[in-house]
Amino acid sequence: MTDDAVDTRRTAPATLHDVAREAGVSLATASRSLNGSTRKVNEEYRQRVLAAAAKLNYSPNLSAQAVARGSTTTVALLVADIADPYFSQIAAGVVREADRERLIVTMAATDRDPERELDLVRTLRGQRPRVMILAASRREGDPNDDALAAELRAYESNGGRVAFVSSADLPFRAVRLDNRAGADALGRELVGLGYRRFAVVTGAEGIRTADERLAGFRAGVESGGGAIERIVRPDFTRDGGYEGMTRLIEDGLDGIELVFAANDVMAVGALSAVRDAGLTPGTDVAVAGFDDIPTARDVAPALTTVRIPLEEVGRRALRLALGEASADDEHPVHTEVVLRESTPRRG
Amino acid sequence: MTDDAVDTRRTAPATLHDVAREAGVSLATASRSLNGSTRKVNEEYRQRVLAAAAKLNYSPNLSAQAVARGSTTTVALLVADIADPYFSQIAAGVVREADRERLIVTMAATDRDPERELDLVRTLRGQRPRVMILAASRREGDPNDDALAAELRAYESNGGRVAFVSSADLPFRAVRLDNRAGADALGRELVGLGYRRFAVVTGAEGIRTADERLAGFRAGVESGGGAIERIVRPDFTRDGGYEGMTRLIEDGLDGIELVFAANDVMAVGALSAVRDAGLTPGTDVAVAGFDDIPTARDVAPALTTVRIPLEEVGRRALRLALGEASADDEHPVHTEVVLRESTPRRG
DNA sequence: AGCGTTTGGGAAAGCGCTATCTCACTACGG
DNA sequence: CCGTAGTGAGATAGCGCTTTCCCAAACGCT
Repeated sequence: MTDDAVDTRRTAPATLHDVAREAGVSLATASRSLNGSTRKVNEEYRQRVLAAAAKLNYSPNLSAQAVARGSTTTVALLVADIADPYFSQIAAGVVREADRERLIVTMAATDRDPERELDLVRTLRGQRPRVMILAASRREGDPNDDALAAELRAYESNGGRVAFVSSADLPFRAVRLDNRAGADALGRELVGLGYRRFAVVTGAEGIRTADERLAGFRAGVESGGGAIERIVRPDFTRDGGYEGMTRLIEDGLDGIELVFAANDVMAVGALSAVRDAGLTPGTDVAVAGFDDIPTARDVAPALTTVRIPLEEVGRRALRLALGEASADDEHPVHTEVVLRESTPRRG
Repeated sequence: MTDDAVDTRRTAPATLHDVAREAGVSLATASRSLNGSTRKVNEEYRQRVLAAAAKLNYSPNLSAQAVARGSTTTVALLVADIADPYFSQIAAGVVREADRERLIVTMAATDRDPERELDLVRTLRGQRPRVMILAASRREGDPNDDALAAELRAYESNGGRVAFVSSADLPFRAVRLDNRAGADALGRELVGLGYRRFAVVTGAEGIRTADERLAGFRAGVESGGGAIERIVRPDFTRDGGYEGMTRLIEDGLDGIELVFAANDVMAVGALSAVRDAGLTPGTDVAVAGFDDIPTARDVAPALTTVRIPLEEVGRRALRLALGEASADDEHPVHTEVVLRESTPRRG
């Protein structure tokens, strides 16, 4: 009794065994009463067990259940950066859908480092999650890809299911975002508004999402007689967007009418850069983004962008991974151009 | 052999037993080689085990380890809404710090429903997490509080550790955000800029965070001869902010010079409402917020607010829960007024 | 009455690990 | 040359559950 804390004695949590004893039934009966077993159990016994469980504040040990059952109720989610609204909305969707299915979500962030991604997949595999959702952004021809694919294949052959959120990439299930078509449509609309001379602020070459959006945008604007005159490739973040736009302005805009940032987070940074350079976004230079994060409508001028239903994407990723995708879920996610004040019609 | 898939036979994951057999050593030796056991193991054996593990693509079953060891490497995190930048930044901090400690984070969202919060705590307790971090916002005098406290106390007496992110509330460890002092300081600064007549857009009465910020703000402005003339209480969200500000404008601003929104997400909505009403934020009516979410500096006019280092808050919450808090960590989190263009000096 | 069938509780064999205990073996001092 | 520590590998007893398997009791038939 060296423990002098008042009532904080470290007591072990009640086990099923305790409950069974308290209820005066066997371990088997207690187990059958508390989980949905196929076997019937006498209603009176069942009530006794339930009462005992409540009395002892019993909470089944999920790890023990997992070991005994050989399966878990866990979903593993990998994102690049939780604080980024793009990922946090996807995560919110995953969590919500998981909750509906009474699954528990474990989350990790790669910080955009492919090696960490591989590491995390390895670690998370130890949890034996029912499914793994990889939403972290992927790079073209990453040297880790083979190892990652091998790891995931091993995971799947053990009964796990993986789903990517991305464009076509590794040979796994994926919620496809039609970046190319979305950016193409945006390009066309902007040309329709009278813009012809464009610059693009995008991420490092090789980031698939960025590349596809650039390619789509180029196709879109060129189809209408527009042209991309300059491309800068800073970080794929808010500060990257700011920096990229600043670079464009410092080097002289030279008649560039509109800057397309490959995602909204960058576009928002770009908007601030325009303002900080003493120019008026929308008037002196138009700006467009991609994703339609919530902030897009609250910046001024409100940001023209391509809408992706991000939370729905997260939900769909989970359904897909669980194998509960409906026919609709198989199609690429619908994207939609949203024109706002950052790209006014050009006189 | 009804399975016609090429190589997708569902093989069970390699177990430690398999590894031991492959390496030609005992189970015990395999276990000792693969985890940092205190016991020494012959280097040659160790290498054999490592090789076998690699060959079999062995990944230790964390659930089994948890059962055998009687402890997990899991952190449970509860937030109100993952998509909200306030929470997603805190979550990012928790995840980052957890990663440093090689812990795994499981996350759930309460959607601001106290009953769900209680439910989730119960569910998560089944995981036997090392620590639980509750960052979901709390309400004054919630009828579920007793049950929640009981649940958490039970969890702690089983050796778990809980940490709240919030103001003083239930009797548990907490990372304190000094909402009152921050809002007070903001109020003073604004009075210093020449503002006297204020309105506040805040959440429903009883939300602790909202209440404290209101009280602090009132004290601050009144200390300088200012006054809060109106208070509206919509939802504690972006749309709530928009709606609240709209209501204020529709009812007639009546000389109100500045609207303080109890958090940035609301403030940003309020800003949009001002604009949509045909007024110019900053000029026609000033707006200030609280939190300093990343968006605050990118809206136009940039938002005056009170900075909370949210990611640091998340990190600190984890350290605190783990009992590794340094002396610094015990103090309330430092907040800091950030004046921006949404509250220009009043001539 | 006699005999299959259900029905449903309990004993016990695992699930994949860890950690304690056992014990053969080596090294060394007397 | 024996006795005594030390060393370190292997056997094994759990950890908290689930799920066979076994079996007594109750039931329905002929």
